[in-house]
Amino acid sequence: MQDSAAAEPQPDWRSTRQRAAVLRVLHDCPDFTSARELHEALAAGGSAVGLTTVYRTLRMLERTGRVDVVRDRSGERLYRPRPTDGHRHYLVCRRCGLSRVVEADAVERWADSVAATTGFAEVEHTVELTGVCDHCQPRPDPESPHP
Amino acid sequence: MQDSAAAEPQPDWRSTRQRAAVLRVLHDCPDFTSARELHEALAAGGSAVGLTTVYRTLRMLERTGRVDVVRDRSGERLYRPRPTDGHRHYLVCRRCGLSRVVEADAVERWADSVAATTGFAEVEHTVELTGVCDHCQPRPDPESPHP
DNA sequence: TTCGTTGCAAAAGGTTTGCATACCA
DNA sequence: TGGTATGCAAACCTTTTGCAACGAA
Repeated sequence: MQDSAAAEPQPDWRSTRQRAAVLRVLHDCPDFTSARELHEALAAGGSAVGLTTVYRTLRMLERTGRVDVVRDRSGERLYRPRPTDGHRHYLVCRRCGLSRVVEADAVERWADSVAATTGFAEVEHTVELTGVCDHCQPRPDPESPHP
Repeated sequence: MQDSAAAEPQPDWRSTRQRAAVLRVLHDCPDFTSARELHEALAAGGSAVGLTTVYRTLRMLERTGRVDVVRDRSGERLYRPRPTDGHRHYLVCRRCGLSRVVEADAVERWADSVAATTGFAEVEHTVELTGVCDHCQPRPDPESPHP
């Protein structure tokens, strides 16, 4: 999770078919999704958008604080619409990608105290939790992992 | 910081000039260093090692828990010899790369409690702090940032 | 009409792999 | 000698950029 700038009003933000489509698909994905997956979902849904535009839109959403971003283990960026203002921390299933917001006040306080005691300025933090959700945990009866 | 597996004995680990050179240069770098930088340092030091071998050696060190790894903002992997067993968390200067280990018991406890209350198994955490160290902070007299 | 937006192709940049050669044990 | 390790070149992948055409306001 990047502890990044808050949303600021766009001086000039044109509404286009492509941006609307990216936002729609993004909000249809409950969990963290990559640019490539969004691009494929757009194509599959009939509202094709160039991959470049997907990236540019996501970057703009990131800058304005309207999506949260994590990196998966391979380094790929994954996006999820931000539920409210202020940054969140997530616990993400390594198998199926299911994500849930976790309470992280303790981490915020810890980060603040580190910032206050080290002489470093503009301290930002990244906290990511991964695990295996109970749907994906191995069972006596080995069903396929849920999609 | 990856909360990854501990070191395990290598069944078969040949000692070569290249691996020794990578280890030596890695331990000469006090702070997080990229594969490319290590490769350049090796070449500059006269003990040239292929970039592929640098990557392979670092990956092996990562697997066996002998280096800590962070990702910089561009996603590049940076390596640093692990000071002791168990994983560490670092505060890294965004300007000069200076890193220092920070105490993170509070984060460990928080991660444990999240793991215990969510139904997720094998919970791992990544915590990275970045900031601007006091050497690199803007001053009345604008000297060049120290190298 | 204007100027931001789009999208293709290509570049960039880090990391991995195929494969023939070199070398440790 | 046998099986790893090396290293070059090329592949891979995600992300960014150049640039001409497009379209919202």
